[in-house]
Amino acid sequence: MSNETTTRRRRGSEQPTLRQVADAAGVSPITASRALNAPERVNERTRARVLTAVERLGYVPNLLAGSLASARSRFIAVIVPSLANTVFIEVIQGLQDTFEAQGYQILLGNTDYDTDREYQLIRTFLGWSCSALVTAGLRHSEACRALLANWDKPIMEVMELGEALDLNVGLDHTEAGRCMARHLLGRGHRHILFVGARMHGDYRAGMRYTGHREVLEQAGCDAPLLELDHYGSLDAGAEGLERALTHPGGISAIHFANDDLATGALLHAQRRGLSVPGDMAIAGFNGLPLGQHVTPRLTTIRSPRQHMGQLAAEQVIRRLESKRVPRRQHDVGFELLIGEST
Amino acid sequence: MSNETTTRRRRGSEQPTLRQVADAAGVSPITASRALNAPERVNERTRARVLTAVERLGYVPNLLAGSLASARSRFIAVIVPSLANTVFIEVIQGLQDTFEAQGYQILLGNTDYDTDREYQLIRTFLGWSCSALVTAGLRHSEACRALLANWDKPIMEVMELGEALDLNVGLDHTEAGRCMARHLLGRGHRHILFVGARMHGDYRAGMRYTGHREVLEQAGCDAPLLELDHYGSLDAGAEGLERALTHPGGISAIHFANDDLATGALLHAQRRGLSVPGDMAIAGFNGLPLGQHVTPRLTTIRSPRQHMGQLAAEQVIRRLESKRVPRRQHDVGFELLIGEST
DNA sequence: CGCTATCATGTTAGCGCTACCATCGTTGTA
DNA sequence: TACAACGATGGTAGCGCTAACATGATAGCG
Repeated sequence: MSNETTTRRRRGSEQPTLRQVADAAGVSPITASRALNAPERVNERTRARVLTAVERLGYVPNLLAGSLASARSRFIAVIVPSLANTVFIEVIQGLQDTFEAQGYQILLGNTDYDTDREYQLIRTFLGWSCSALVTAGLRHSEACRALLANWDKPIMEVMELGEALDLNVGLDHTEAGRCMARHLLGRGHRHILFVGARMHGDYRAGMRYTGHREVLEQAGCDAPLLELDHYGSLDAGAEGLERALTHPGGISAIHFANDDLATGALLHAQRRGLSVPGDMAIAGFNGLPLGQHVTPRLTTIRSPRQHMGQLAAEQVIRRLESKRVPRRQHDVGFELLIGEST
Repeated sequence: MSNETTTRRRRGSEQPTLRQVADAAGVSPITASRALNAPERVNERTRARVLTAVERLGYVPNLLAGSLASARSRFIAVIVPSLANTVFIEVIQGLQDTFEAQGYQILLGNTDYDTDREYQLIRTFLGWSCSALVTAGLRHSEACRALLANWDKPIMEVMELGEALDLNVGLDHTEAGRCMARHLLGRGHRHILFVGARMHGDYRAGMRYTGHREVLEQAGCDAPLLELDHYGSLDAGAEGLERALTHPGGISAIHFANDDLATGALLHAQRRGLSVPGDMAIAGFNGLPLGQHVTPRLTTIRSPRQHMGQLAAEQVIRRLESKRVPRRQHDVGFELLIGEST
């Protein structure tokens, strides 16, 4: 005797639903729902029955349905320009640790330094009813800003400080550039080359250069800039060193846009038998472990990347929990690490 | 004159819905849906009207609702044990590039080398009606296997080859261990130390050690193992070198479990004024760029990580598109890179 | 000209869950 | 003893979308 109804059959997995759990536990679906999502709102004994039924049936909640019904998912959209750069990975780690501990799931998007791609990603992510958005950087396309203007969930911009859409956690890259330039001047250098790679994408390197130039010009020095187009950073650093050696006017120190470039140069100097800082002083940015393991140790600026992710996540969570957290900026600062390379 | 109905009001965002788009375009919701998701099933003119309405209203599809209704999301669950290790990042990049190009969204989970955590993540991900699951590695808890046994979507296990649940793309780590051991024997070494770090989590290093030991024992040599517990890999490598220098019986070569350790040792040898390979030969695994920039260049084994991710994604996509792709293994192989460090 | 094939569109009924309101005891308080 | 307050549970109605089936118009054929 079949119990097939004559109603239209619908796709639908074989997975047990909350209704079946509820039936098995002898309660209504809504009580079963509460037993799982708001334990304090049901009697302890009832809850135990529901949990037993869940276990026995191997029930897995359909989060799509739950999110649709409640109009909020526990997704956090995280958008970074690249995964190839350790810096973003560390920020993501900080975000992930903190968000996952609170039951949020990260939706990771990668723009490849393309603001149109960012717009597309954000559109998709809005479609998933994300609870919040975290993006690396303050630069967005107009379309993107328009899209976000009508969005009422928290937006967190990390990495640099500035005119933010909502929440903002980062550090002052211009000041970091000034800081290193001052250090190099203090070491007696007057002919300092700034070397970056693909700075159109990595515009924060451009901000550091701005600070660098400002300080050098105030001191009456030139601030030549060399921009490379390499993909492998270590190779680019090596090339940067070569080009500096033949730079018209002579160069005594290189301020690299990051530690990868700087380390590439340092290792290349070793191969070539050049003395650092005797023949050429070398400085970087980021404070990666690698730079502290080479000889001489790299002078660099350490940014608290993982901490930046954590702090950003904490701020977002606070905002999600208690409606009104003031729009605020958090400067996580940086630290000059003086090695023997300058 | 208000047009508020007296029906119960429900939460619900202010976002326009497909129904409003359909009204604006003068069609039924299903036609609007088709215009967006199956353009070929709708008259070109009608479609243009719908797209105009979408544009004008700033409509963003609610993907939760769509996925719930169709019982399939375009999510791909990707589970890795750690983000701190470049190796996984590169695999993720390969996956992401390929999947995103096909309109899939990656849900990234990080187990921290904990199989219980993996189980929890997979449970959650199943709740999102993922289209497929990609996990790093073949080792899972029993609970996890039980959960996946009743799951009818593609499962892809990457990194190593072996007894897989479904699809499998990776390389033979035991053979890689043998390969390096043979190389070191060929260089005349008879006292070779294998150095790994936290190998309980990084069990693939254990597989390489197994191959390494097999070859050495066949050659009548001991195969001592040193396992370190450091977090910073470069530091651990330095310590590995120190410990090898005082190892009872004498050691002439170190086979490190990865390039980070090996490079740490190499840089430490430089600082300490030791000759490599004269005082100690050093070998690694992974083929990271870093190892090729130090002097002497590191002997290592290069694994095609990004390619592994791409290939895995392609296989999954094929399976998703045309129901029956045979359960198959793909060996992506590896390549011995001989530097001057051995 | 009647018949089927094809295309474009519409109607209906959910997908599985939770918000909202209602109900029914059981207490505590005046 | 009456009444508010509260705690536990349930009924109903959607969340916004799409699968499945239905319909009507047009084309193609002998």
